[in-house]
Amino acid sequence: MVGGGNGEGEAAPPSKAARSRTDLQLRASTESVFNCGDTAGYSPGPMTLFSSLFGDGDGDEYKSFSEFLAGAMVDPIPLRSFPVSASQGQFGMTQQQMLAQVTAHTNVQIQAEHATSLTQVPTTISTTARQLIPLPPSMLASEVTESFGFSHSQQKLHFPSIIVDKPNDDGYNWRKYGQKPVKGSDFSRSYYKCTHPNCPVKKKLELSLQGHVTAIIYKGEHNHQRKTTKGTLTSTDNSDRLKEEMSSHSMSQKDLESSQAEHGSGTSDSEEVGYHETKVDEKNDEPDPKRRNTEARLQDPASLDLHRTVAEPRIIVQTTSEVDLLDDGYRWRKYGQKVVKGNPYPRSYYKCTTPGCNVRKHVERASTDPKAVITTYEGKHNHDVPTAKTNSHTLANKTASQLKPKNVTDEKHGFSSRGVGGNEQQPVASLRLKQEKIT
DNA sequence: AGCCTTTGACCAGCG
DNA sequence: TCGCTGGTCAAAGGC
Repeated sequence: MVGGGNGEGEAAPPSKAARSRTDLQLRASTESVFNCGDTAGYSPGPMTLFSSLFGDGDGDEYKSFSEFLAGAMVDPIPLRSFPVSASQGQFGMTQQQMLAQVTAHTNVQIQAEHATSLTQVPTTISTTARQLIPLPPSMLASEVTESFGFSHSQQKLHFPSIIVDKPNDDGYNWRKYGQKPVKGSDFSRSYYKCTHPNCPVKKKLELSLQGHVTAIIYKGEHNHQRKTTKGTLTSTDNSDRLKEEMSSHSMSQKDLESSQAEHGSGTSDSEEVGYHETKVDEKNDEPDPKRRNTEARLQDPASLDLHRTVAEPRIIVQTTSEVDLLDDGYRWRKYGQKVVKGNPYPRSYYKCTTPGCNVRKHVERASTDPKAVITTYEGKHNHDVPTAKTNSHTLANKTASQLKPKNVTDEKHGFSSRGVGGNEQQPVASLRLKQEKIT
């Protein structure tokens, strides 16, 4: 049992039995990815990349990584993005920021499309994309597939994507109050409440056993503003602008309404606040009929206040020495370590020691090569590099040297991923756009 | 000390 | 009534 935490929504590691299934599932997923018929221009996902670098398909590598994502990452959500081809654009607002705003403005529905106008991202600055696929409430995974004209296996590849750096850090504090396995799937669902007094908002987080976030469901409306230390927007700030901006990249409301009508939209007969959700189930094209019924029952177009999104893991892979990684200019406090089956080397977890900064770093050594280190940065430093330790010159050199091998790797696989270290933990495009939306 | 996660138990809705 | 399922509670323990 892993207790404690920062209240930002931690996910429990999967059970052993579950992890076994994860191995199979992940392998199948990887294979399907490569076997996808329409893969022109396709870039392998992080899992694929990871396996190609550190494993021969043996389940232990996957298992290790599943744990890495699902449990040990403490806050797994921020790591979940999916590298899509570099020609796909990204939005600069985090998924959670949008979610929060969408939550506050319940009838806003967003369908992010390929944003070719936003693709001017320096390739040296790694970028990742994340899926944000809010769709009509009754639109099931199979329907999504039909409507968008691609097979299920292609959804990850061609769905509109959007950057999310830390979806679970949406500016609110959450307390986990439950977790249950999702019947009929290998997913687990965690239940969170907003810790703000008298705030009724809840959210559900569905995780696959790989640690993928398959759905984030918000329910209710915050009756308070975001915490200011992390949040850059309040739940009601810039909402119109958001809608306006998103509309240019999104399915129109008319289209959505049309889709709703086409797929049916029930009226809530429950006192429970209605919600609007979209999900692309990675495994089941046909949701549980009972569940479908339940969800339909809760849909109330007049009070849509819940959103469901899909995301995929973001993984930063690089090969360097752990010493270099630890000495990236920031001060880190080690807060955890875990030994994973199949890997003789423990993985370590670090937090930035600067007060108010929630950046975390996770370092794992490859079982095959102790000098090969997988480092995952989570979040963005809200402060400068501590000057007492590292000057900008050395940091720049370090950053550049760390980026280089990773970019080579990324280019090899046809995509660019995020930079690591320093303040480059968020894509430049993301930061710029976010700033535009904030100001 | 306070807040958090974990997790088994419990409850309600539904067929 | 029974079984299944989703959602929630609350004790225990960690940080």
